[in-house]
Amino acid sequence: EHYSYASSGISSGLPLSTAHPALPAPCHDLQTSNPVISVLPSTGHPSGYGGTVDSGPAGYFLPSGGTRPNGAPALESPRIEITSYLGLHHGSNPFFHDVEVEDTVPGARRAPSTATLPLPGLEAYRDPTCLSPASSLSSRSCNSEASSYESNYSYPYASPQTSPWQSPCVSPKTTDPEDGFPRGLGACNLLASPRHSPSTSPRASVTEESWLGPRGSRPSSPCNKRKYGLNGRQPSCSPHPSPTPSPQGSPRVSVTDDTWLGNSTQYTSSAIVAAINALSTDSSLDLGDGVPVKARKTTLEHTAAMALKVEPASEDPGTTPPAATFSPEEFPAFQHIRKGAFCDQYLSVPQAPCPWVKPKPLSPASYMSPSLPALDWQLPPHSGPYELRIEVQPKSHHRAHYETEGSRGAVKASAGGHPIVQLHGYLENEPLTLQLFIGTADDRLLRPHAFYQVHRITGKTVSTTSHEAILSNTKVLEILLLPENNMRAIIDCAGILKLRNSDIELRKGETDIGRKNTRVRLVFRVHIPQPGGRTLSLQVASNPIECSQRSAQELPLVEKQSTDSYLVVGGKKMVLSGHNFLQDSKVIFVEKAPDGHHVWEMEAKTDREMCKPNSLVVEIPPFRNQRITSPVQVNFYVCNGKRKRSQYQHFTYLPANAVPIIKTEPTDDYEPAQTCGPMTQGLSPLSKPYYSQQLLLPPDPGACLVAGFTSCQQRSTVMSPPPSTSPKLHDLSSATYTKCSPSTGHSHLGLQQPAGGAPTTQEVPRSRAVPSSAPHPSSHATLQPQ
DNA sequence: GTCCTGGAAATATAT
DNA sequence: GAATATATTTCCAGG
Repeated sequence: EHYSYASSGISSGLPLSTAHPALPAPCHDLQTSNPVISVLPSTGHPSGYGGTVDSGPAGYFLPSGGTRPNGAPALESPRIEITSYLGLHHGSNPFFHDVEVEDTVPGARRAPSTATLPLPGLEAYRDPTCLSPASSLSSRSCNSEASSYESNYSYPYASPQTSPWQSPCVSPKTTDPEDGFPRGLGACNLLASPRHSPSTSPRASVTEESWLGPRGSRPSSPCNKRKYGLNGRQPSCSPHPSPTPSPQGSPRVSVTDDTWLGNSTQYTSSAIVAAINALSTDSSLDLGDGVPVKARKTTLEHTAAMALKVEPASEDPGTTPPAATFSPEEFPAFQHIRKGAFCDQYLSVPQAPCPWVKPKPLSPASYMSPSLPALDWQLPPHSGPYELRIEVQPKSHHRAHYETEGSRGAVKASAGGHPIVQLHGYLENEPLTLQLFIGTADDRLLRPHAFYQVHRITGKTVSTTSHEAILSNTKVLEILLLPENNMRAIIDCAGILKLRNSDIELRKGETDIGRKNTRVRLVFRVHIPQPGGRTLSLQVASNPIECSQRSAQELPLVEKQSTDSYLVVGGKKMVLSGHNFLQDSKVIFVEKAPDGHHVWEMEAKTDREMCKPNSLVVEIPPFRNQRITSPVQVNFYVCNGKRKRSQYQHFTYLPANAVPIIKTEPTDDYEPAQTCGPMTQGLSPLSKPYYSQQLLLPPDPGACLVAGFTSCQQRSTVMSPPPSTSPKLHDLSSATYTKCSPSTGHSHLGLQQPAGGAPTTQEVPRSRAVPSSAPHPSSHATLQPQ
């Protein structure tokens, strides 16, 4: 119900969970675990996955009729290459160049052999821990997250959507370490293979890079890292293995078919579930449409990678330690196999007393039960007496670092110092865990950002200790909120890591594109235990942060606007605060129809003399329709030239004779209006943590409508990209908007929905109107969601 | 020696 | 398909 709007936007024939990425499960109550999925038999029932979890993806992964020996449904897509590969390895040939051959033997399957394959020369493999001499430990860890984070080091707790992972039956952890070890090795070998499809993958195979000579100094893709480990620049056997698993699955090390085959008999069902979960979590239904061609061609890798998820997921949630750090030094027994992220992932979590196995002293993690909401769930910033608030917002710019770079430090606050987060209303003496992850900053529902990960910063300059964990593909930083500190934390331990677009876009199920998708938000969560064993989860997201060096230097950015609304007659001066304003900067007001088309555009007059790099004075232009009877929300942006435009800002035109008093929804949901009347509330995403607070999902499931409203609000206020230009981002269609509008009946709708919305009326007032057909960089349309 | 940073070259992708 | 414009990723140098 929370996401009812989505169904209309995608396909009436598909289940909600399939239709919308933000809907991990059909429906959920934050206070209750999802029984539907968690009760699925570990062996897995195709019908169960398809019908209960996600019929779309399920169908994709579960060919009809296909089953494995254990009764589990067969997964076909990825298997082919693996087989041959396995055979090669089985013959104790560890070198990657063999991979080139695997394609020639597509039908073979020798799964079982995988588990007992001898460990080949690990050095021959690209060591994910040796990404670059400059890579920090944390960065390196992300190198191959594909599976790493989903592996043994993942947190056991999961959202309803991941509940299947909890099934004890599918948990590899249940196996004896001795048993799991060899399997892990096999998987490692296979997984270590950077690519199994030389013919289709844009990335060079190991052979190419490692054995045929070094490539150019600037490999485009994923492959380049491997070269370090193989060309001598960096030892393949890193003495400093990544301390933390990488959250993002890197196609380069994704599990191969071999892997799958090798473990299929044991993990089939869980793998399927994991795959399904991955899809549902990731975002949109990926059946081919809307996915970049390049993403499809490596489908195999992705599918396999998802299978890998099973490993971690299968761990017993009740016994798995929350820690995500795995240090070979601390676990010498497995050091020798630490040649690739997957190795770690396939190893059974040792029973030995490892630091990361020990429960936290304060055990705030104890609240992280399987029923905790998934990271892409929209949660309210406050509920009852509690409120999670960002006291100090981060700077609008923070250049993220790549894995090949060293850390670029922690995110800072605009006024110096660092962001500060505080939980208000909590009077208990028990500390809580504050979770932090990097979320999206586009106009869709907040969700973990696929191209960025939080990066843990440590050192003498960091006062706040933190801990890394991996949750469903997302690295999460955990920080303690201590009563003695008034449940307040200085976030000086969080940096931002950029994952290569080529890596992420190739992940199966990933529908977002990385290009120009460089804005993120810091998302904070806290889980407050409630009487009766329930848990209250709150979440708040920061203002958007531009993470691209180039964008930060060139793109104009509006952080604040002195006015959020004004009468249709216009004429009032509005001061914009931000960055990269030029005297030649233009401010364009735009009204968009529900379908995203521009109904009206007008360039506002700017005061060049008053223009400063950080401020711009603009005169609000008169609205096209002077006779509106209800507020109309439009957008405006600052333009420094072709393709150098700021994000859309919200602005509301009020009826000429209107009294600027309009009922607003839960005003306490937003920060006090900074400028104008009530209308301003929640209308300026950049000046206020609007997005982070848009969806109110109080423990009481009754607030579903609010969610629907919010989503509509977002969409109605932002131009939707043409389907042809941005298939990935187009899932938020006008249809969706239309559908939700009537269902919400929210007073805000009036503000969001352009009056008349119909593009037919072209009543252009005195000022010169920019033709709707005016050249708009298609690229811009593509980036709308940003 | 490592971490941070700013800058920019090299490379990739889009127009 | 070439040329050009833009965006991304890697590398370098200095504090």
